[in-house]
Amino acid sequence: MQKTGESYTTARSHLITKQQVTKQQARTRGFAKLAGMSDAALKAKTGCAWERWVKALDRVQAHTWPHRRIVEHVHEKYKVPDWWSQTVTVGYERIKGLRAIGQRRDGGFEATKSKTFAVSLSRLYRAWSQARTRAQWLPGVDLTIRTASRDTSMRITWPDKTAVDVGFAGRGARKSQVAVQHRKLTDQSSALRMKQFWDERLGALKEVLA
DNA sequence: ATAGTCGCGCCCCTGGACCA
DNA sequence: TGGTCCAGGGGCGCGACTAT
Repeated sequence: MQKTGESYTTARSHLITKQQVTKQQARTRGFAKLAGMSDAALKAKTGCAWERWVKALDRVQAHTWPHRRIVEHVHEKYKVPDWWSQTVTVGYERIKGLRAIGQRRDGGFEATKSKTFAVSLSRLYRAWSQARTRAQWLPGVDLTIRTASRDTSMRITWPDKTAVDVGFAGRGARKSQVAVQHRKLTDQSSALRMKQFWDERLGALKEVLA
């Protein structure tokens, strides 16, 4: 420590303050991590960071309320815009352990994965829609395509009766992106497993398209 | 910057309940 | 029996952030 001329007591008090701040920051960072949304972004859009939201919602025992009611409360009492009311509510539910990442309001889980490929949108779409091409990167899966909208989306029933929603989007003339949402999964571990599965399969698709 | 992640809102469809 | 209403669930796509 540099000699600054300040008294030991003053220096010590700074140290304590610093420790307290650090401790608080750590907790706040914990909240942000749990909620999946940074304090900075939240504060900029809602006026408060997680610490204050948790306090405010705990005060009215919002953790005993259904999701919808919390959203309405945040929206009406604090005049927070719709989307942000959802973000605050979902984050609060996660912080309170009422909901895990990937878990939906209905209790089911979902796994999401997306990837961008250096091919045209129609070529990417065909790699999914044509069974023969699909078998090259997604072999041995006896799936059912429920609905398909060319170059836009595809709804699939997986062999185990879970649901896979696929969205296609162009990213400029030579690039395209696919976004996979695997829904109706029963628990977090199967959600993690399918996330890993899709990561591998989309990797294989990239090889096929290369 | 760009890619990837996450989860909700809206709207439509379907099936069951109720009524004429 | 046929028509209508209603609730619940699924289809679809978007908005906004985080990660790289």
